[in-house]
Amino acid sequence: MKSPLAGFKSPLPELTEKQRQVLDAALEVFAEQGFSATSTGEIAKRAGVAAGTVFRFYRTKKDLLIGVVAPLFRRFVAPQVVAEFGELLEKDYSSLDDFLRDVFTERLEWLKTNRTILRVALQETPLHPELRGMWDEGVIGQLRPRILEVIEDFQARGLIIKASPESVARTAASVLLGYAIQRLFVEKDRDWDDPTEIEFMVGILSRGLSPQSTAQNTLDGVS
Amino acid sequence: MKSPLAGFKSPLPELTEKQRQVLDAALEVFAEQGFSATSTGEIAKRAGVAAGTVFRFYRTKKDLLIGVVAPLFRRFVAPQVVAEFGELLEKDYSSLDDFLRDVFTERLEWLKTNRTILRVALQETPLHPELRGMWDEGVIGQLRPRILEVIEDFQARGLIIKASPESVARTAASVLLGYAIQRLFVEKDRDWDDPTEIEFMVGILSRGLSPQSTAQNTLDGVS
Amino acid sequence: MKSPLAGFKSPLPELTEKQRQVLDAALEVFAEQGFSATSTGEIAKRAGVAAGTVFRFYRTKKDLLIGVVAPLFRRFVAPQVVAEFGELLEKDYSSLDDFLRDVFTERLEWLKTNRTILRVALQETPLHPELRGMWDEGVIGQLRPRILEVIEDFQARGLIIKASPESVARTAASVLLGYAIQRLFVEKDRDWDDPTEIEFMVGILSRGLSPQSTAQNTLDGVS
Amino acid sequence: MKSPLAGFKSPLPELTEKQRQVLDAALEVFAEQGFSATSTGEIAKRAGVAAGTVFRFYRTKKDLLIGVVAPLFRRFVAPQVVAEFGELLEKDYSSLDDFLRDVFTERLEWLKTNRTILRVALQETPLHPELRGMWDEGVIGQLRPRILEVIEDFQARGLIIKASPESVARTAASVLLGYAIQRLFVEKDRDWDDPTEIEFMVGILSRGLSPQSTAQNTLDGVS
DNA sequence: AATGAATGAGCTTTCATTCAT
DNA sequence: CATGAATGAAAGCTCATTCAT
Repeated sequence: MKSPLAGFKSPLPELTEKQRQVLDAALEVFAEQGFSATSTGEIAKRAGVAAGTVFRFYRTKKDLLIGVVAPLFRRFVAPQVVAEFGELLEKDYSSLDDFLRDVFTERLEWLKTNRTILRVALQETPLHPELRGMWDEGVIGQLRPRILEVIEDFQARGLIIKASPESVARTAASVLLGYAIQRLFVEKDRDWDDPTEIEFMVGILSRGLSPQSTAQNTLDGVS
Repeated sequence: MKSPLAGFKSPLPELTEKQRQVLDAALEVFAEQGFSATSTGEIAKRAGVAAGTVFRFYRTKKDLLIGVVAPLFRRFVAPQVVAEFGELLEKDYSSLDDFLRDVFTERLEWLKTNRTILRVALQETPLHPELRGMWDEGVIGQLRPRILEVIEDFQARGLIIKASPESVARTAASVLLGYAIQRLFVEKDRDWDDPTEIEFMVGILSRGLSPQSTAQNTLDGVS
Repeated sequence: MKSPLAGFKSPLPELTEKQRQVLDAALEVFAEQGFSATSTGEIAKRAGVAAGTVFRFYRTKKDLLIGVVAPLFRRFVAPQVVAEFGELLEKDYSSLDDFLRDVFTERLEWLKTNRTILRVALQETPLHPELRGMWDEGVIGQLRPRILEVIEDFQARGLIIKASPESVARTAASVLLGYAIQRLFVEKDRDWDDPTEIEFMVGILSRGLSPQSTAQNTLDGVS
Repeated sequence: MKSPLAGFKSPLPELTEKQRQVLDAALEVFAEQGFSATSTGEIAKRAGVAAGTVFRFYRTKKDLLIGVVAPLFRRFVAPQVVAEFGELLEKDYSSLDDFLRDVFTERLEWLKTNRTILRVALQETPLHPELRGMWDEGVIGQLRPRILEVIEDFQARGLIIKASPESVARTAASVLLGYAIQRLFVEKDRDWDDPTEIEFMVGILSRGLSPQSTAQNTLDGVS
């Protein structure tokens, strides 16, 4: 059996007009109702094609799920994303604050853009081992090493406390994702002030991760 | 129509032996395959009862979902949980550190205990408005006010920066939940060192939220 | 297999209190929803007994149908009914009018009394061969000969035209039943004037069946 | 909700081959076993189609019942039927005899042709309010007024006694239907002599309804 | 006798998938 | 290529019937 990820990094295949429609419709309905509760008939209807047409492009319903979710990972490790990270690294940030602010701002935009695919991916991954593979190869395999590298670099430069880089990464990611999920899914209709919230999160993390602050706190405790 | 939460705070109904079996089997399979992809037939088989028996207790499959998820919320706002929070409040913590450590340690245990129901609840809530109501009444309605109260109390005592209590709560919750999800679902087989991780998270948050640290950081920025 | 009629002419069996309740409930629901669309569970509920109790008295649902319908035929050929007919015969009516008026009046009362059972019997007979047998033995076998006898007697006395007694019987029965069905089932809420309607029907039939009238009509045709 | 009759007078919809087969099979089995006791599976089998195919044409089993019964009413008030009645009226019958003979002869043919649908309609109407509506609109609403008109015309011309036109109509209809039911359903295998039976029924009714005959009878009674 | 929990066959209906057009 | 009619397996659910209590 082919890995579900085989070729997902390859340039986007030429999608016909109808294929696009089917994919968009599928994404939409999967997000609303979940993969399993969605009928291919409804996808066809929303896509404005015949029931049989869906199966020209995607041999099974599950193929459709993969076809829908794969772009998330394609874009996640796409050249420009990697490039962005590279830039951030090269910018040679002297302050954690600035670095986190830039990363969070930019990643939040990315999450907004990909919110629907993200939703489907998050919802369906626990239920479909095929999708697990995408995270493994796409995110864990490609992005994680870079992120850890950055963290270790910051640590080497004395800008971040010497803790497990993984825990650092997870904590920062949790803070951003926690905000993003509430902001985009749970209470999407509220009037959010992204810059302020980002500033708050960045503040917490930069102070929390800063070594000086640790010393300060320690001193505080002693005095 | 009755609210799906109607009466969910009432004492646990007397469950017959068979009813328990059905509920347990349902919880298990829902967690594995998701609600929609689970057949009542499989639930029956795993529960060791006849197909029709399932419907004696739960008139529809959806009732079964509610029956499975409701205990999470029942327990979440159960007397002892509320009491615990009350105790924490009354302990009159003089340090944020100690407070967070106690809360995180204890909540992590709770999440471990309820991991399966939690998983189903998290997975199915976006797809079933009925479940949304449970969060609203159980968590949003009962627990949130208490948490905000605690935060405001800490703020009044000068132990926490003066930021939106909601953002504070969300950030702390995100950090813990982020860890819990990775720990319990994503990489559950890894060898986790909870105390160390908790210490790390508590450190980040307590420094990040502490007002002194803020001053320090500000000075740093100036110098 | 026992004939469904076996023993139906025997004196009414001793019915326990609960058995009565079950029978009454069954009759009621069969009339409303039809035999096949009725669940034994609903019968039990309406009868105020447990589901299993129904089957103490009637081994199968079909037995219940027979138990419900049989009384119609038991009563139809019951001693007093036969006696009534006997009386009518002995009264030695000299006019067809009087005879029909008495019969129709009395039979209409009977139909009113037995309307619910009648309804079930009419509705279910075409669908259950077992019930056909009841008509055969009860009505066709016992009542029909008597009725034909009466008609032949009237013919012998020159009070009725010499036509097939069966056609005479059918026509008279149709007229009464047609009225009864409209009156009791189709438009049961209308304000009916039974005596007037009976008078009308009797008028039509007695003139239509009278030999003089035939002569008259014939003469009319000639003149 | 749409009236079950909405559009039933419109030209017969184009039925596909398979749709015809399903409808025919359904009619057949409904007539034999009744709607409720019939399984869609059996309909499919008799129609020679797959179980699912039935539901392509008729979304629910009940839709199938309506689809089966509706043609009765469509034909009942179809142009040619109304036209026939119109013709009968215009023929300007001078004798009740001739009129009734024509009507009965022709209506009996109609009943023979539609016997199966008629059976289903008669059997199921008491159990399904939707069907009641068909009688109301189709028969009660369209045909009844015409019939009463005809009777009143005959009364105005002195050919029928002055009684309630409705009772007259009901009595005549009962006589014909009583014969038809016995002839077509109860004892359908007997060797029937329709012309003779019609002559008998027409005789009874025309004498019974004729005003002269009334006078005659009254005189008889007096003398 | 009476109960009602339990059964499992059978029902109506949906839906992924195929294929002749 | 695209269609949509047709399929039939499988789903959720009902219900007549049994039987331990």
